[in-house]
Amino acid sequence: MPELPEVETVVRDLKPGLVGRTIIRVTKTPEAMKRAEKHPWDRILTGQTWRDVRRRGKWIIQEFASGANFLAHLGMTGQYQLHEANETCADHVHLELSLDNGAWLRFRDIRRFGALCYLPPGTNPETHLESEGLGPEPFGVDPGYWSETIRKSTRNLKALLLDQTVVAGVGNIYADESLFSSGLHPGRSGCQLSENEVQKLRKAVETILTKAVSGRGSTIRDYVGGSGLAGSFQNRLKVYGREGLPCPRCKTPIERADWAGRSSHYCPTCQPISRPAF
DNA sequence: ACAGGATCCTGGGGGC
DNA sequence: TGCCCCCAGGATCCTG
Repeated sequence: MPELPEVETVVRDLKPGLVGRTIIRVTKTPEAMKRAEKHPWDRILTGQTWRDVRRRGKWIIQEFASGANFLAHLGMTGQYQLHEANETCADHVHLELSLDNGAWLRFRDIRRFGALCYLPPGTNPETHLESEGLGPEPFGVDPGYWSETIRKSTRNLKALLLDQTVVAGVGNIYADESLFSSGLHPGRSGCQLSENEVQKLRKAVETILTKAVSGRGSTIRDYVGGSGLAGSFQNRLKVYGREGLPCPRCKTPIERADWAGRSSHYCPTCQPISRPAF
Protein backbone atom coordinates (compact mmCIF):
# COMPACT_ATOMS: atom_id res chain seq x y z
CA MET A 1 0.00 0.00 0.00
CA PRO A 2 1.90 2.97 1.22
CA GLU A 3 4.83 4.28 -0.76
CA LEU A 4 7.38 6.85 0.32
CA PRO A 5 5.00 9.85 0.62
CA GLU A 6 2.53 7.90 2.73
CA VAL A 7 5.23 6.50 5.00
CA GLU A 8 6.80 9.96 5.35
CA THR A 9 3.40 11.34 6.36
CA VAL A 10 2.93 8.66 9.00
CA VAL A 11 6.39 9.42 10.38
CA ARG A 12 5.76 13.17 10.55
CA ASP A 13 2.40 12.60 12.22
CA LEU A 14 3.74 10.16 14.78
CA LYS A 15 7.06 11.74 15.68
CA PRO A 16 5.80 14.58 17.92
CA GLY A 17 3.53 12.19 19.80
CA LEU A 18 6.19 9.52 20.33
CA VAL A 19 9.53 11.17 21.01
CA GLY A 20 10.07 11.26 24.77
CA ARG A 21 7.17 8.89 25.44
CA THR A 22 7.68 5.52 27.12
CA ILE A 23 5.93 2.21 26.49
CA ILE A 24 4.37 1.07 29.74
CA ARG A 25 2.56 -2.01 28.46
CA VAL A 26 2.33 -4.17 25.34
CA THR A 27 -1.30 -5.21 25.03
CA LYS A 28 -1.25 -6.96 21.65
CA THR A 29 1.60 -8.81 19.96
CA PRO A 30 1.91 -9.62 16.24
CA GLU A 31 1.64 -13.43 16.26
CA ALA A 32 -0.63 -13.45 13.20
CA MET A 33 1.82 -11.52 11.05
CA LYS A 34 4.12 -13.85 9.16
CA ARG A 35 6.51 -11.05 8.32
CA ALA A 36 6.83 -9.87 11.89
CA GLU A 37 9.84 -11.34 13.63
CA LYS A 38 9.28 -13.74 16.50
CA HIS A 39 10.26 -11.98 19.69
CA PRO A 40 9.09 -11.72 23.28
CA TRP A 41 7.71 -8.36 22.19
CA ASP A 42 6.22 -7.66 25.58
CA ARG A 43 9.59 -7.94 27.28
CA ILE A 44 11.72 -6.14 24.69
CA LEU A 45 9.38 -3.17 24.12
CA THR A 46 8.09 -2.46 27.62
CA GLY A 47 10.05 0.39 29.19
CA GLN A 48 11.49 1.65 25.89
CA THR A 49 11.43 5.40 25.28
CA TRP A 50 11.40 6.85 21.75
CA ARG A 51 14.37 9.03 20.90
CA ASP A 52 13.64 9.47 17.18
CA VAL A 53 11.19 8.43 14.50
CA ARG A 54 12.32 8.62 10.89
CA ARG A 55 11.91 7.01 7.48
CA ARG A 56 14.22 5.14 5.14
CA GLY A 57 12.59 3.92 1.91
CA LYS A 58 9.23 2.52 2.96
CA TRP A 59 10.51 1.62 6.43
CA ILE A 60 9.61 3.45 9.62
CA ILE A 61 12.61 3.54 11.95
CA GLN A 62 11.89 4.02 15.62
CA GLU A 63 15.00 4.66 17.61
CA PHE A 64 14.79 4.10 21.35
CA ALA A 65 16.83 5.80 24.06
CA SER A 66 18.28 2.38 24.89
CA GLY A 67 19.98 2.33 21.50
CA ALA A 68 17.66 -0.39 20.22
CA ASN A 69 15.64 0.20 17.04
CA PHE A 70 12.20 -0.97 16.08
CA LEU A 71 11.41 -1.08 12.35
CA ALA A 72 7.95 -1.17 10.81
CA HIS A 73 6.91 -1.69 7.20
CA LEU A 74 3.29 -1.04 6.27
CA GLY A 75 3.08 -3.52 3.39
CA MET A 76 -0.11 -2.95 1.40
CA THR A 77 -2.67 -2.12 4.05
CA GLY A 78 -0.70 -1.18 7.15
CA GLN A 79 -1.76 1.67 9.40
CA TYR A 80 0.32 2.97 12.29
CA GLN A 81 -1.64 5.38 14.40
CA LEU A 82 -1.78 7.11 17.75
CA HIS A 83 -5.12 6.91 19.53
CA GLU A 84 -6.64 8.63 22.50
CA ALA A 85 -7.20 6.64 25.66
CA ASN A 86 -10.87 5.95 25.01
CA GLU A 87 -10.81 5.15 21.30
CA THR A 88 -12.11 1.69 20.52
CA CYS A 89 -9.78 -0.75 18.83
CA ALA A 90 -10.56 -1.64 15.20
CA ASP A 91 -10.24 -5.13 13.69
CA HIS A 92 -6.86 -6.37 12.46
CA VAL A 93 -4.77 -4.56 15.04
CA HIS A 94 -1.65 -6.71 15.45
CA LEU A 95 0.35 -4.60 17.85
CA GLU A 96 -0.91 -2.29 20.55
CA LEU A 97 1.32 -0.27 22.84
CA SER A 98 0.16 1.64 25.87
CA LEU A 99 2.13 4.85 26.43
CA ASP A 100 2.97 6.73 29.62
CA ASN A 101 0.69 9.64 28.68
CA GLY A 102 -2.38 7.42 28.29
CA ALA A 103 -2.26 7.28 24.49
CA TRP A 104 -2.23 4.05 22.49
CA LEU A 105 -0.09 3.28 19.48
CA ARG A 106 -1.69 0.71 17.20
CA PHE A 107 -0.31 -1.15 14.19
CA ARG A 108 -3.24 -2.29 12.07
CA ASP A 109 -2.80 -4.36 8.92
CA ILE A 110 -5.76 -5.97 7.19
CA ARG A 111 -3.83 -8.04 4.68
CA ARG A 112 -0.89 -8.74 7.01
CA PHE A 113 1.76 -8.01 4.39
CA GLY A 114 3.49 -5.60 6.74
CA ALA A 115 6.66 -6.37 8.63
CA LEU A 116 8.10 -5.64 12.08
CA CYS A 117 11.76 -5.95 12.96
CA TYR A 118 13.70 -5.36 16.20
CA LEU A 119 17.34 -4.36 16.18
CA PRO A 120 19.23 -4.58 19.48
CA PRO A 121 21.49 -1.72 20.61
CA GLY A 122 24.61 -1.49 18.51
CA THR A 123 22.98 -2.21 15.15
CA ASN A 124 22.56 0.84 12.94
CA PRO A 125 19.15 0.63 11.26
CA GLU A 126 20.14 2.36 8.00
CA THR A 127 23.22 0.17 7.66
CA HIS A 128 21.10 -2.88 8.39
CA LEU A 129 18.56 -2.02 5.69
CA GLU A 130 21.30 -1.29 3.18
CA SER A 131 22.94 -4.61 3.95
CA GLU A 132 19.63 -6.21 3.07
CA GLY A 133 19.83 -4.49 -0.33
CA LEU A 134 17.88 -1.28 0.16
CA GLY A 135 18.91 1.27 -2.47
CA PRO A 136 19.44 5.04 -2.10
CA GLU A 137 16.77 7.56 -1.17
CA PRO A 138 15.24 9.13 -4.30
CA PHE A 139 16.10 12.68 -3.21
CA GLY A 140 19.43 13.99 -4.38
CA VAL A 141 20.41 10.76 -6.13
CA ASP A 142 23.79 10.99 -7.79
CA PRO A 143 23.08 11.47 -11.53
CA GLY A 144 25.97 9.17 -12.34
CA TYR A 145 24.63 6.34 -10.17
CA TRP A 146 21.20 6.73 -11.71
CA SER A 147 22.47 6.72 -15.27
CA GLU A 148 24.78 3.78 -14.62
CA THR A 149 22.04 1.71 -12.97
CA ILE A 150 19.26 2.41 -15.47
CA ARG A 151 21.15 2.53 -18.73
CA LYS A 152 23.15 -0.64 -18.19
CA SER A 153 19.98 -2.66 -17.52
CA THR A 154 17.83 -4.44 -20.07
CA ARG A 155 14.91 -4.49 -17.62
CA ASN A 156 11.90 -2.31 -18.30
CA LEU A 157 11.48 1.02 -16.54
CA LYS A 158 8.51 -0.05 -14.48
CA ALA A 159 10.45 -2.97 -13.02
CA LEU A 160 13.47 -0.75 -12.34
CA LEU A 161 11.44 1.89 -10.51
CA LEU A 162 9.65 -0.70 -8.37
CA ASP A 163 12.93 -2.38 -7.44
CA GLN A 164 13.83 -1.12 -3.96
CA THR A 165 17.49 -1.95 -4.52
CA VAL A 166 17.61 0.54 -7.43
CA VAL A 167 15.90 3.36 -5.57
CA ALA A 168 14.03 3.17 -2.26
CA GLY A 169 10.44 4.25 -1.75
CA VAL A 170 8.79 4.16 -5.17
CA GLY A 171 5.72 1.94 -5.60
CA ASN A 172 3.10 1.41 -8.26
CA ILE A 173 1.35 4.77 -8.08
CA TYR A 174 4.40 7.01 -8.13
CA ALA A 175 6.22 4.84 -10.67
CA ASP A 176 3.35 5.40 -13.11
CA GLU A 177 3.13 9.10 -12.31
CA SER A 178 6.88 9.61 -12.68
CA LEU A 179 6.94 7.81 -16.03
CA PHE A 180 4.06 9.94 -17.31
CA SER A 181 5.73 13.10 -16.08
CA SER A 182 8.91 12.24 -17.95
CA GLY A 183 7.12 11.02 -21.09
CA LEU A 184 8.56 7.52 -20.85
CA HIS A 185 6.68 4.30 -21.54
CA PRO A 186 6.75 1.80 -18.62
CA GLY A 187 7.77 -1.02 -20.97
CA ARG A 188 10.87 0.64 -22.34
CA SER A 189 14.14 -0.98 -21.53
CA GLY A 190 16.54 0.99 -19.34
CA CYS A 191 19.35 0.54 -21.82
CA GLN A 192 17.28 2.20 -24.58
CA LEU A 193 17.23 5.54 -22.77
CA SER A 194 19.32 8.51 -23.76
CA GLU A 195 21.25 10.34 -21.05
CA ASN A 196 18.75 13.16 -21.31
CA GLU A 197 15.80 10.80 -20.80
CA VAL A 198 17.36 9.02 -17.87
CA GLN A 199 18.03 12.32 -16.08
CA LYS A 200 14.51 13.50 -16.86
CA LEU A 201 13.22 10.37 -15.13
CA ARG A 202 15.45 10.94 -12.11
CA LYS A 203 14.12 14.47 -11.71
CA ALA A 204 10.51 13.37 -12.29
CA VAL A 205 10.71 10.79 -9.50
CA GLU A 206 12.06 13.42 -7.14
CA THR A 207 9.48 16.04 -8.13
CA ILE A 208 6.48 13.70 -7.98
CA LEU A 209 7.46 12.32 -4.60
CA THR A 210 8.07 15.80 -3.21
CA LYS A 211 4.64 16.98 -4.34
CA ALA A 212 3.01 13.83 -2.99
CA VAL A 213 4.65 14.35 0.40
CA SER A 214 3.22 17.90 0.43
CA GLY A 215 -0.21 16.43 -0.25
CA ARG A 216 0.20 13.90 2.60
CA GLY A 217 0.24 11.01 0.12
CA SER A 218 -2.58 9.33 -1.79
CA THR A 219 -5.51 7.57 -0.17
CA ILE A 220 -6.88 5.02 -2.62
CA ARG A 221 -8.42 2.66 -0.12
CA ASP A 222 -6.89 1.92 3.26
CA TYR A 223 -4.16 4.48 3.73
CA VAL A 224 -4.34 7.01 6.54
CA GLY A 225 -1.59 9.03 8.21
CA GLY A 226 -0.35 8.59 11.75
CA SER A 227 -3.15 10.75 13.07
CA GLY A 228 -5.86 8.99 11.05
CA LEU A 229 -6.13 11.76 8.45
CA ALA A 230 -6.39 10.65 4.80
CA GLY A 231 -4.08 11.88 2.03
CA SER A 232 -5.03 14.28 -0.76
CA PHE A 233 -2.66 13.52 -3.62
CA GLN A 234 -5.07 10.96 -5.13
CA ASN A 235 -6.91 13.98 -6.54
CA ARG A 236 -3.80 15.12 -8.38
CA LEU A 237 -2.82 11.82 -10.00
CA LYS A 238 -2.55 12.18 -13.77
CA VAL A 239 -2.57 8.55 -14.94
CA TYR A 240 -2.82 6.16 -12.00
CA GLY A 241 -6.37 4.84 -11.71
CA ARG A 242 -7.48 6.89 -14.73
CA GLU A 243 -7.81 4.16 -17.37
CA GLY A 244 -10.04 5.32 -20.23
CA LEU A 245 -10.07 8.93 -19.03
CA PRO A 246 -8.46 11.63 -21.18
CA CYS A 247 -4.76 12.31 -20.76
CA PRO A 248 -4.46 15.66 -18.96
CA ARG A 249 -1.88 16.72 -21.54
CA CYS A 250 -3.23 15.51 -24.91
CA LYS A 251 -6.70 14.02 -24.24
CA THR A 252 -5.81 10.56 -25.57
CA PRO A 253 -7.52 7.95 -23.35
CA ILE A 254 -5.19 6.62 -20.67
CA GLU A 255 -4.37 2.95 -21.15
CA ARG A 256 -3.64 0.24 -18.64
CA ALA A 257 -1.44 -2.79 -19.19
CA ASP A 258 0.68 -5.12 -17.11
CA TRP A 259 4.38 -4.37 -16.85
CA ALA A 260 6.59 -6.09 -14.33
CA GLY A 261 3.49 -7.94 -13.18
CA ARG A 262 1.81 -4.76 -11.99
CA SER A 263 -0.97 -2.80 -13.59
CA SER A 264 0.55 0.23 -15.26
CA HIS A 265 -1.23 3.36 -16.41
CA TYR A 266 0.15 5.50 -19.21
CA CYS A 267 -0.73 7.73 -22.14
CA PRO A 268 0.08 5.96 -25.41
CA THR A 269 0.65 9.32 -27.12
CA CYS A 270 2.76 11.13 -24.53
CA GLN A 271 4.64 7.95 -23.61
CA PRO A 272 5.50 6.20 -26.88
CA ILE A 273 6.94 2.70 -26.59
CA SER A 274 9.74 3.58 -28.98
CA ARG A 275 11.93 6.61 -28.70
CA PRO A 276 10.61 9.63 -30.62
CA ALA A 277 12.70 10.49 -33.70
CA PHE A 278 13.13 14.13 -32.69
C1' DA B 1 20.02 -11.49 -15.77
C1' DC B 2 15.41 -11.20 -16.41
C1' DA B 3 10.32 -12.16 -17.14
C1' DG B 4 6.45 -14.27 -15.41
C1' DG B 5 3.79 -16.62 -12.19
C1' DA B 6 2.50 -17.99 -7.60
C1' DT B 7 2.30 -16.72 -2.90
C1' DC B 8 1.41 -14.48 1.57
C1' DC B 9 -3.87 -12.20 3.19
C1' DT B 10 -8.58 -9.68 3.55
C1' DG B 11 -12.16 -6.93 1.75
C1' DG B 12 -14.52 -4.02 -1.64
C1' DG B 13 -16.87 -3.65 -5.90
C1' DG B 14 -19.13 -5.27 -10.07
C1' DG B 15 -21.94 -8.59 -12.41
C1' DC B 16 -25.58 -11.81 -12.17
C1' DT C 1 -29.59 -10.08 -0.35
C1' DG C 2 -26.11 -13.27 -1.71
C1' DC C 3 -22.59 -15.44 -4.36
C1' DC C 4 -18.69 -15.54 -7.36
C1' DC C 5 -14.97 -13.47 -9.57
C1' DC C 6 -11.62 -9.93 -10.05
C1' DC C 7 -8.98 -6.45 -8.19
C1' DA C 8 -5.70 -4.10 -4.88
C1' DG C 9 -0.70 0.81 -3.07
C1' DG C 10 4.34 -4.71 -1.43
C1' DA C 11 7.81 -7.98 -1.64
C1' DT C 12 9.77 -12.59 -2.11
C1' DC C 13 10.53 -16.99 -4.04
C1' DC C 14 10.59 -20.21 -7.76
C1' DT C 15 10.82 -21.67 -12.59
C1' DG C 16 12.06 -21.32 -17.38
